[in-house]
Amino acid sequence: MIVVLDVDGEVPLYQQLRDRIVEAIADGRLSAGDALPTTRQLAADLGINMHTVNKAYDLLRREGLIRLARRTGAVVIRDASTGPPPDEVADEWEERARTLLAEAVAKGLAPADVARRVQRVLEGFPAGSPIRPTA
Amino acid sequence: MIVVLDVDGEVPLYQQLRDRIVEAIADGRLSAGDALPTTRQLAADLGINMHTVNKAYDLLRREGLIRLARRTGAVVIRDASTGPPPDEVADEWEERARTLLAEAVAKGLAPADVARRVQRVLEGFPAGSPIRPTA
DNA sequence: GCTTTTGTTATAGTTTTTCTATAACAAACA
DNA sequence: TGTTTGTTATAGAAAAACTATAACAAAAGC
Repeated sequence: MIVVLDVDGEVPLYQQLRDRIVEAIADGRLSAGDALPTTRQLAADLGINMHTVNKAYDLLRREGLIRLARRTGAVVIRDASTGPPPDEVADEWEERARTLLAEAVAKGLAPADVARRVQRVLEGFPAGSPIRPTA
Repeated sequence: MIVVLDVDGEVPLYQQLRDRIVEAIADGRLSAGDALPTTRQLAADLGINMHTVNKAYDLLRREGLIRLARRTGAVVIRDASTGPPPDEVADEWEERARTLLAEAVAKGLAPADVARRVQRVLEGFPAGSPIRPTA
């Protein structure tokens, strides 16, 4: 998996890394059971510090997306096929989504256009097709 | 307009304030031409520093949502009825939306459920109803 | 004109966050 | 046994966040 970080961007490096991995899980490039590079390996590949990678992994762990094994490295434990999250998680997500959707509407994007764009992005995620092995 | 800020939250105060104002514009509580409190007044009301309010206003100004008049205070210049933004703005928004949508899918929310939730939020914005005065 | 209000800008200080650098330890594997 | 890895600790530098004061010019009301 190739990850590109914007060192000069406003978004913290660990947040960017977390976002890229989340996107990789969403679009199927990473599935439950897949292993991620070790923190030292990924840090070396990206040219950043080990603790920055560690912080990104820790975020993903607290979100319930990965598990940090001793020697195996990080392992994906939850993906689009793992089943729905608790209502609490979904509701908290919706609250954050509300702010982003409000921005689009406030800037003049018609709600129908917003919905169209959202739909198009969602169709890019393989979870949209119901044909998936249960394993 | 009543604004509540979470002082102990992880989101910066100026960002929270900016978000609440964007939401107020999106759901019609603020319209083009409406005046916002002066920075000093709002800072006093919220019990925060003037510069923190100033930073929020500056964000909104750079987003093209408000205008900062000398004595009139801040004025809303763009809302849901002002017309669509440039494609560039819409595309940049979609890129950020992609990350948030990926998170929902990665955590197991079915794309159909995500679309449903988005639809429901959008319907809460009055721009959804096409019957609006052109003024 | 004069006064007051307001946005703007500047300086400065504290706290928190971000990122890096080193190091040590225990668990896990070959 | 020896090596790798996650984990934890400490420490430092840089940037961000927030506050506090102050001064200035533009704009409005008097």
